[in-house]
Amino acid sequence: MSNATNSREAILRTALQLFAERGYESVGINELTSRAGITKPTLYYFFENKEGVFKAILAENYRRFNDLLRTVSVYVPNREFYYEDVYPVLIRLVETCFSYAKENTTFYLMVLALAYAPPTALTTILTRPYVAEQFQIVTDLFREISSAHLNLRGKEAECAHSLIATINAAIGLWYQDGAPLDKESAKRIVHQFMHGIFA
Amino acid sequence: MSNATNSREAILRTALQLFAERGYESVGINELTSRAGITKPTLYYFFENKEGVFKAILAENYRRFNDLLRTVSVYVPNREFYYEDVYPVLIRLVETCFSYAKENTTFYLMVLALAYAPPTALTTILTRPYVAEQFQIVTDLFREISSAHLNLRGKEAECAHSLIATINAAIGLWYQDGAPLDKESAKRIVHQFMHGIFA
DNA sequence: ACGCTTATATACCTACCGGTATATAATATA
DNA sequence: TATATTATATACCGGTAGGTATATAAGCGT
Repeated sequence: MSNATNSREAILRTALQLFAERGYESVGINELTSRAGITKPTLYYFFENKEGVFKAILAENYRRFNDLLRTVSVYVPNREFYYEDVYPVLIRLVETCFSYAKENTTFYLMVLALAYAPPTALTTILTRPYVAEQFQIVTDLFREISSAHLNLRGKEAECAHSLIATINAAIGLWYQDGAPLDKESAKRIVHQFMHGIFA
Repeated sequence: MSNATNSREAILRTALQLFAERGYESVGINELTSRAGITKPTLYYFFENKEGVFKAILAENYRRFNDLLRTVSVYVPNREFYYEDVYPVLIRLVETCFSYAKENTTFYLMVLALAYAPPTALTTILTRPYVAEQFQIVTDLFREISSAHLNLRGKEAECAHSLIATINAAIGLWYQDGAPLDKESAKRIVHQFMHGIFA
């Protein structure tokens, strides 16, 4: 009984790495356990099965991510400025995603893959609640915004989907060709987004 | 010997459907053949193996798509208008992608998944050349454009990546929440893209 | 020191996976 | 009508996938 949580975390870390690199289905339990430096029964001691490992990865990572998004998605209206009061929240939101992606590269690589994954794949189904939660957070934000900017009424969901898609596209470009993911680019994205929405 | 090409095409059609719905790895040869209404040896008569079926799907569909993109990616400079001469090509390009996605829903669903798929997954590696070709087509277009619009010099690849990502994001939104995919939205996307590039 | 719980290993099982050896039915060709 | 070619089916194989029965080692409370 060398070390309990170490094994569990070695499994999660290794599984995340492999799943993100090659996809859930391509990774076998045997490879997973041997790469994590443990044996199969150890994995089945901590998790119900392969699917359970995946679920745990989603739960732990998405929970942190979505909590973070919730805390930054607070809109403070300011009637003295036209729609300029919308910028701070959105920029903060985008930046939060950016820095989360940078700090959790492997997980976010998987997030991107899952965002466009086949609709009835097991992984997609398991991910759906977390994506829905995230969508909910951003939609709620736009609902707050639309109560001050009436021209957005009824477009909240559309805005949310579109903004999330734009953010993920930017992060995808960062992965693939090292496009910058800083405050500058966050501002540009929001600026462009606002231009598309309010114009 | 009922019908030769029918079997081959039944395999390709069924495989595309299943791969797009649940992903390459989740679909077994047994399911594929039985769903296509044939038996295994018939599949192995027409294709080398499962990977061969996937390759054939990519080859046939991407060839048509990329050929189409090549034919519409022709920039005709017009010095009398500032950057307005860029709009026609880009709008045509976006519209072409849109209508291709609509007419080949299943294939494009797979395209989206593959665009963000795990980097070292087999399917990703097999898809890479076609994606690269597509990127090349659009980059070449921006190279033509940049010879008239010097402020784009050196940004051709960036523009290509960004435009493709934007197009795919729009098509993804169409799949997920039925966002429109018409001439109107193509214009808006290009307008927004240009705003981001030239601003 | 003794047993209880926690954690890990060896060895194994079953089911299914991708793939094939072999036979044969249908058509085209001579 | 005989023969080659094209296309399809039955039955099977080796390997590996996910998963487990069983044993045991380490720490902990008493």
